[in-house]
Amino acid sequence: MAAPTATSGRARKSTRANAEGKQAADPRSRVPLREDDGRLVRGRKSRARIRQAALELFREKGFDGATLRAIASRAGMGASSIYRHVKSKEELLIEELADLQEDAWTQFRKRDAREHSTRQRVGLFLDAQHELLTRDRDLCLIALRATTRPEAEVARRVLNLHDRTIGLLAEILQMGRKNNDLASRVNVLEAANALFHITLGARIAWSNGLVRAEGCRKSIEAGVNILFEGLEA
Amino acid sequence: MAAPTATSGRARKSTRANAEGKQAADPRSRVPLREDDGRLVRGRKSRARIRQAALELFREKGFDGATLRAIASRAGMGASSIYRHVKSKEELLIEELADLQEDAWTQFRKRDAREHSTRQRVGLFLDAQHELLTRDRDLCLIALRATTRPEAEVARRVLNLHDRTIGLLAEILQMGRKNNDLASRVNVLEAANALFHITLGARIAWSNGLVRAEGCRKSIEAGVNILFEGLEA
DNA sequence: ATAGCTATGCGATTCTGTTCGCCTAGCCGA
DNA sequence: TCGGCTAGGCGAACAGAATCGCATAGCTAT
Repeated sequence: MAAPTATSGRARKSTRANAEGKQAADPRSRVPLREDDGRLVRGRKSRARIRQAALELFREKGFDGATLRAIASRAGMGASSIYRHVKSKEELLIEELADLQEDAWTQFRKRDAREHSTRQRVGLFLDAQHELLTRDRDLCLIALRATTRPEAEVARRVLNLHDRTIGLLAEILQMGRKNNDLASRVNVLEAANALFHITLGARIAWSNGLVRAEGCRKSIEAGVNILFEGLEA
Repeated sequence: MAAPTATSGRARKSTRANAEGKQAADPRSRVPLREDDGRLVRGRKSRARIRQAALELFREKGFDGATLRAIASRAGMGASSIYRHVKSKEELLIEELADLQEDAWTQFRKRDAREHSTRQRVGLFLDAQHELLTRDRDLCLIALRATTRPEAEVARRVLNLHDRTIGLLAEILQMGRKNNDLASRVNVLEAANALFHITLGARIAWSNGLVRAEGCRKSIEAGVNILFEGLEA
């Protein structure tokens, strides 16, 4: 095994119940617990406080500078309790990423219009995403970092978000292809992949301080243009 | 400050020497120490042992599974001593990346030939790089992770290696442009950027186990083709 | 030989994410 | 009212990377 940090054995303890025990507790043994159960309500409130505290501290000290103990204490609880709600510190930040993705999509739809060319539409979407993502350096950084832990669930989570964005891009491209805006030979999914990774790469440079937000945007724009027009003479 | 892990104040202790002290110790106070100085020789040997031990253990247990103490003990020294030679655990792996980059470049030159088209040449280089990089999942993973620590020197190191690869790609493209193999409108640097990031993105998917090495190669190939041919009708 | 400098090495310590075992409160069915 | 279950919480403990302060060895110039 090359990744020992993976989730090792846990969550067992009474699996032999159906072997000879009282009821074959497999189906419906998981009574779902009413939505307004006091425990769940409390839990949701805690989660909100944690999220708030984490967000504040990340902004104040940066992700690596914000201690879990500090977050917990600001949220009014012990550090270990946070793990009842979250599997890792990274998840505290990654939760935001999904929201942001949604925002980007709605922003895009707001600006979109029928008469736009496919290239314009792609540009609009990427601009919207760019504006939102470049607000939070840590978010980009930690999302990337999460993908370097294949055993962790958070990695899959981020990659799913990537896939979602790629899917949306592919949708735009697909529509363009239907309108003969795009060459019919192109594989929209691969093209969307390429587009997305161009933006991802540009954002790595940005989040490392090599370029400013505007430079990042320009780089994305240039990449998109090249992709649409092609390199060949 | 948002990145407290950065190198904080150190390396002072006697700066006021030139204020009133003996000699103005600024120039040449740094006598470079002969290359065959016993200390340096010993250091180089230690470094070699560390590197060897680290490499072995990374392969045996994976990067996260290999303890610094284990590495140190296999190298025959205390854990803290490693930090005399390296600034972080990540650096132990990143050192390999530079070598690998060189290898990719020489591999490419071996396969290259004058009659190849620019697209073929790009493909050859990326194939060479792909073959080498997909041998070591951890290397790709940790290189990526390193770029999520902008304050650390290792981040800059990796980004420089990226830039170097991008530069090589740009060279190939530039040559292609001279031969009218490429449209004269293209900005070769931006194009090289896009190419590189397409490969980087594909490798993220691979190192997370979403695709096999061959799928990664195919994805890169597809991306390159799209980039050369363009999306537009 | 001696003073002084540098590179290397070491054990103890710090810091921090994460896990563990135990405890409490809320809910349900009998 | 009671037994049993679950969600949430806690402090102690663990693990592993990184730091600190001190010690030693190799070299040079005097």
